[in-house]
Amino acid sequence: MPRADATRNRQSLLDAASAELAAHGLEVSIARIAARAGVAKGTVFNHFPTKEDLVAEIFGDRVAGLVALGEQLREEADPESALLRFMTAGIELQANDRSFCEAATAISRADPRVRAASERLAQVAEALTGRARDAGAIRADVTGHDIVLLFNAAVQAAAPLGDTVPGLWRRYLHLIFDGLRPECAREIPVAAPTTGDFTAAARNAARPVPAQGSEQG
Amino acid sequence: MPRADATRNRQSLLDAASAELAAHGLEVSIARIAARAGVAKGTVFNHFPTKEDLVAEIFGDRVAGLVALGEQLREEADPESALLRFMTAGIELQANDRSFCEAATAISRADPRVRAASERLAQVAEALTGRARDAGAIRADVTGHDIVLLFNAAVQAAAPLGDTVPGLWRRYLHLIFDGLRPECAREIPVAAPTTGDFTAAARNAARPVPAQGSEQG
DNA sequence: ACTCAACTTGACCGTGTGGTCATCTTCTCT
DNA sequence: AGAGAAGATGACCACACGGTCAAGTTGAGT
Repeated sequence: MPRADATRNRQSLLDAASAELAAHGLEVSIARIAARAGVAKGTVFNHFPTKEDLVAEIFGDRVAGLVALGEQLREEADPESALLRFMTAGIELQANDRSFCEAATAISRADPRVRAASERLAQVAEALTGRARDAGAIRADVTGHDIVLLFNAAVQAAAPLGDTVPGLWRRYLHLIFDGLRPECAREIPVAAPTTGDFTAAARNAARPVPAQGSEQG
Repeated sequence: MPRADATRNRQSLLDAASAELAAHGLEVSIARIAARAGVAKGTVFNHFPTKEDLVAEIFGDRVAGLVALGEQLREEADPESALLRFMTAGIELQANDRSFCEAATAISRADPRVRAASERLAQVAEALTGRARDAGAIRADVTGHDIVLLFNAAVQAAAPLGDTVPGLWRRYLHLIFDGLRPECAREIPVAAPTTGDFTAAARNAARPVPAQGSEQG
């Protein structure tokens, strides 16, 4: 059983880290997070062995929250609006958190908690997508993996403008969603990514500097 | 008139920086670039006052190249394929260059050369988009700014998988492009960004740490 | 109140960064 | 060939980072 101040500090740290990561992205310093939590830098490392570990904890929670929403939406009556709401939530999560996309690609792919959460996210996305597909709401050649990847698309389309136009990502979500409809589907030249691709990408992301020696040409 | 070795070194530096930025993104060190160019670190600062300046030079060139292609495509017979080729080129540029998106949002928005190039890019995008719109190839509510922003979208959708699926961005380009067609247009809840929004965003990007003091609340 | 383990602290370390500058080298002009 | 300026060089600086740890503080059980 941990001491009372220890649990309190741990929670403060998680809150502070969450806010700082959202505001400034992955590159926030541990010192900043500690300052915001009102503790010394050393305390951070008492609770989390490395910065990566702290980030993984927070990132895992975020993804888990999205998964929970997805599970709820599977019971929704209208598959199309369920999928749209799922995408909205996923994009909103990233739009309000500068660290999210970076974390998704860079760090924490190696962390088992994050890996597990990501897998569950893929599953629920696949379920929601399948339901929408069966209902004829979206085209046949779009998969759950596509949907998750398109979160990034809408967020990053709006990203260059920052907070200048607050809900701009909604514009691109709808634009992209219109492209998912069966009635305007044209042939796509590249197949959807598979689970194997994702695990391969995670393996590559795990090694810190990719292909360092093979580029001097 | 500069000395012969100076011009040679300058070119080596631009080449090296271009390659290193593409391979590793904005965070490559000056030391790495210098090493690749075969010069000492100090030489870099003889030619470019700051790292930001070096990046702006390269980034400006890239954008200018895209503008040049856009100008050519304005003469193209088919407005739809012209727009698609423009988007393909813009996305490919980013897909092959890790620094591109970062540079677009972060640094160099303050640099006058980059600002000028971006403005010309917006203009040619608007022209190509207008032509496609008039030809009925794309929906009426999509602007040139949308098109440029959607470059990011396709690139970033494919980004999490890295090089695992080489041409994956083509998949999302086509998916997004299908959403631009008039026949599947639904109402979009947010208006297109205006030029004013862009300049405001550039102003915000100019200050290095945004709103440092207003968040401790 | 006393004790002691659990916890916090902040000085400290190694490393890497962008940038500077006195010194030396090398190109170019006569 | 000689001179002088233009340019290359790498040791150096200040700083920021993630992470460590001996010493000090504090919560909890008695």
